[in-house]
Amino acid sequence: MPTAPPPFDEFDHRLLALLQADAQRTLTELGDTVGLSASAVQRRIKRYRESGLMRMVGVLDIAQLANVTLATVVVALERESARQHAALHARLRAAPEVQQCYSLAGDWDYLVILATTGLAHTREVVERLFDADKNLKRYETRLVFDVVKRGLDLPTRRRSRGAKDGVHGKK
Amino acid sequence: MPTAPPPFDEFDHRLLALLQADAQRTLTELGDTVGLSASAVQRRIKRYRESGLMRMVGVLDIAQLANVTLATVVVALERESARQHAALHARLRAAPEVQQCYSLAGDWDYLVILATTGLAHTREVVERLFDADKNLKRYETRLVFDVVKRGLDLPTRRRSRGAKDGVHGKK
DNA sequence: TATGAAATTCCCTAAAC
DNA sequence: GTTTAGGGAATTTCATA
Repeated sequence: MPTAPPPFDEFDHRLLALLQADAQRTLTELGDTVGLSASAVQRRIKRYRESGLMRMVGVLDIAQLANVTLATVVVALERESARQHAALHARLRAAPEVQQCYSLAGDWDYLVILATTGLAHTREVVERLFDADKNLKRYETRLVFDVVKRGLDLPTRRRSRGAKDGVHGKK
Repeated sequence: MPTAPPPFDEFDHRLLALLQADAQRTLTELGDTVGLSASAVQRRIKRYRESGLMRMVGVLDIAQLANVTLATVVVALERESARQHAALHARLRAAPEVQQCYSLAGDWDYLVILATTGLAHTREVVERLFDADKNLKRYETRLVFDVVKRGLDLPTRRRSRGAKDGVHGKK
């Protein structure tokens, strides 16, 4: 049984925000920014990593990578059996071209984002992953023209009511 | 004028793949894996970072973050003027809840992925970003039930023809 | 020009407080 | 949580192919 979920304090929120934006900074820099010693920062980050909460990855600038093609695919399954979903999940997770996959509420069951080395590659992958699947009712592919924003940042705070702009009148 | 685009060699491909998967490894580990000295690896990574090709970020495990809500929004603009697009881009980039945004080919102009602290927050953000925009023709919001796969990995190779499974008969 | 090995510096890490 | 001390990794230097 996993240990109880540790609540975040203000230091955690600020550190996690900083690290999501840039994991390159030194412990001293981070500590100076949030008002903590490097050791304290180190201990916290160690906890994040060992608990599996955070991992560090390299993110490439897609603008510097010619011949990279992004595409989105929305998918609807024929039958909603758990087995069919699990099989699809495994297939998508195993495919390196599948960058992201989300199950959705509503008329479409999944949104899939593909990252390939070109249009022909995209076509290959779509046919292999989706066209060949007999349990797929329908899918629609849309090519990505441009990337306006790209990241995986998540909010760590629980819920600040009235968090809209300009509501918090402090400082 | 920027310098000429540097082509990747086999070492670069393997290093970039490793770093996209896990940027935590030491230079020695990376070097042992790809068959290079720690110095050589360090120099390459330094180049990746200084050229802006790669940055390191922390990625949080969404499963450990209760009260995080993901949603997708597809958007169609009323008029296709460059000014309208630029304005929308700026607004989306500035919004912390907008995790990703792609411009699309086809009937929808944009796909937006939102990461908020709850349903109410999602609604707030959608209304602020999309409902208030008079140049928006139409948008559709879909909530994310589950995350099947999540990453930003990009392929670095140019194009290997016949890259389908089992075609390459070497080794 | 890019490499590997050695030398140096700096940062991360784990004490002790 | 901070300060301190130590080991280890990142970075630079240098000789080399």
